[in-house]
Amino acid sequence: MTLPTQPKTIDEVFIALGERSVTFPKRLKQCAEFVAANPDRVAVSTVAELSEAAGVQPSAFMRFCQELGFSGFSQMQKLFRSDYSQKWPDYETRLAKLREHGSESPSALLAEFIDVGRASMENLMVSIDSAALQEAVDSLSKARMIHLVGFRRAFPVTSYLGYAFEKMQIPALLHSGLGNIDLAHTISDQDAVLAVTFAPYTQRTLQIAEEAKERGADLIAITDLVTSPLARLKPTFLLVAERDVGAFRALSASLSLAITLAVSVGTARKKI
Amino acid sequence: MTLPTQPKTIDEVFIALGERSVTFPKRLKQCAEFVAANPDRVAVSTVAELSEAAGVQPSAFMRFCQELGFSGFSQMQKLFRSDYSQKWPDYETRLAKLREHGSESPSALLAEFIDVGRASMENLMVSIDSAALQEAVDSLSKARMIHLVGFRRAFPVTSYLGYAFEKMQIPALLHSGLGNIDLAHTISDQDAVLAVTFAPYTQRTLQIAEEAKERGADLIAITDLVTSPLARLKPTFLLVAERDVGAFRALSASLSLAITLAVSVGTARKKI
DNA sequence: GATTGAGTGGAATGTAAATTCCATTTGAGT
DNA sequence: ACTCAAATGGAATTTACATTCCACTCAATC
Repeated sequence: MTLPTQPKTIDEVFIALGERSVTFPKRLKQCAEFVAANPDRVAVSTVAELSEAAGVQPSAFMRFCQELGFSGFSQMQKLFRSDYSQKWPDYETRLAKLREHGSESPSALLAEFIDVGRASMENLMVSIDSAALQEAVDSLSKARMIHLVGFRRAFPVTSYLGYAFEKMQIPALLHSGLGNIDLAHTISDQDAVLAVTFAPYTQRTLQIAEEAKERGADLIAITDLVTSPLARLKPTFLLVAERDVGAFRALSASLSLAITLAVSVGTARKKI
Repeated sequence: MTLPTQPKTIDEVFIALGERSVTFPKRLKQCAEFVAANPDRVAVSTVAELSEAAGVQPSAFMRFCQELGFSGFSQMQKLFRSDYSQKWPDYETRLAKLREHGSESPSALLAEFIDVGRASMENLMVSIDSAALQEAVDSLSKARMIHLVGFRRAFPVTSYLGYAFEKMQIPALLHSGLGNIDLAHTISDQDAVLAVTFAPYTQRTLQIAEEAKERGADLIAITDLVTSPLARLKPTFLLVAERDVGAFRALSASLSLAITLAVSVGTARKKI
């Protein structure tokens, strides 16, 4: 028998499967085929479940794992699980490690932010609630005035929306808090309020959102967690889970969502 | 205590989280926020791992699961695992499908922006001039005051930088053009000016950049083309080629670059 | 047709994890 | 400042799982 060295990546597993499965006896071949066809299930199932689904005994599955060079199923599952979490690596610790090793050149950091941004956008793509998005577009399209509310880290989002709406000649008011003048009293029941806030949530945004609800305006919320205080107000709810790098986030996903809203509203308005 | 009925879908879990987490005590709230932020991890981790990542004791995490109506962690994980397998038919294919079906719906447009954003970021990653980036960080680190200049579509970038520098207690001045008061006269030769502008270039940004040069301040430019008028001023030159969707761009790459600058300057300053 | 050894299934075992329980701490109300 | 209830942390217990072992089967070889 060849002495199988333990695979370090999923790809290595698949290569090994391709090469060796021809020489496997019947049951092991069954295992190989099943794993090849359902790699995702390996991460979340037990030996019992997998072996049953593959039509073999648990012990056969064990032998299969060992045949591939793993000490057992658990070790193999660990690999499949870590591959999954590569989609969402733990950036906090990764960044901490970068700091330790002192190799924190600006370009390395840029790579980090780009990576996080990409992951956030991919996640947004699969997790976005199309119905809610459409609802938001509808609300904003029929509103007499669009109020844009978002401070601190959310301000780039609202300010970009302010620019986009201005460019398309859509009436929108950017609440900036300038001069400590609160514009919440200008919200009417024919308006729509787009509130953007991320943890730690800005008090002022929440206040304005509440007032918007009281005044009977449509409320659309862009926020980062289902536990966001904005959720209590039952708004049209758009969730953007954006990962932090250290204390900051790239905002890529939030801005993509924002500009999508703006352009959609722009085209919707032209049709009317 | 209310007797919470056991959630049957992930969405129900999130709804419950949104409604109830406000009334949760500290530790349970931590759990709620962690799960809300990392739903994916729940499927592939143990109680011990999750509770550690959330910063609570395993037993607290158990109470959290029960509070949501599950008999324990295992039951909750089962739900997350079944959802996980459904999520796999995935980003690439979904994106492709959305694009085929014509860019009518908002989600199709979102796919478009995300794709463009990703391309821009990847492009930035390979095209970035590390030396120039390092030079920019050095300039900004030793500056007495950082002037942030960028209007219209570039304003989200500068305003985010303003936020980041404020948070890190680094002296930075956001030129907003507010009240038509020009702050260019406050630029001294010990300062650094970070000018951001994209075609069609804002006149005002160019003016301020020129004045900065005259006054002997360091000039760092973030712009989109080598033919940018800013290039004539021989600044530290950071190029971000961002692709448009229609008349708009997602700004993902520019913001990633900006936040990288901010964090790098933050760490560099701490070292001094 | 007997002999041997790889391949197999299922029961037995050990272990790592979830779960429960209880002593201690915290915080709100008097 | 004192009381009491709620929340918390950690140790004890139990469960559920991976893993191992061994008796049995079947096919190949002589």
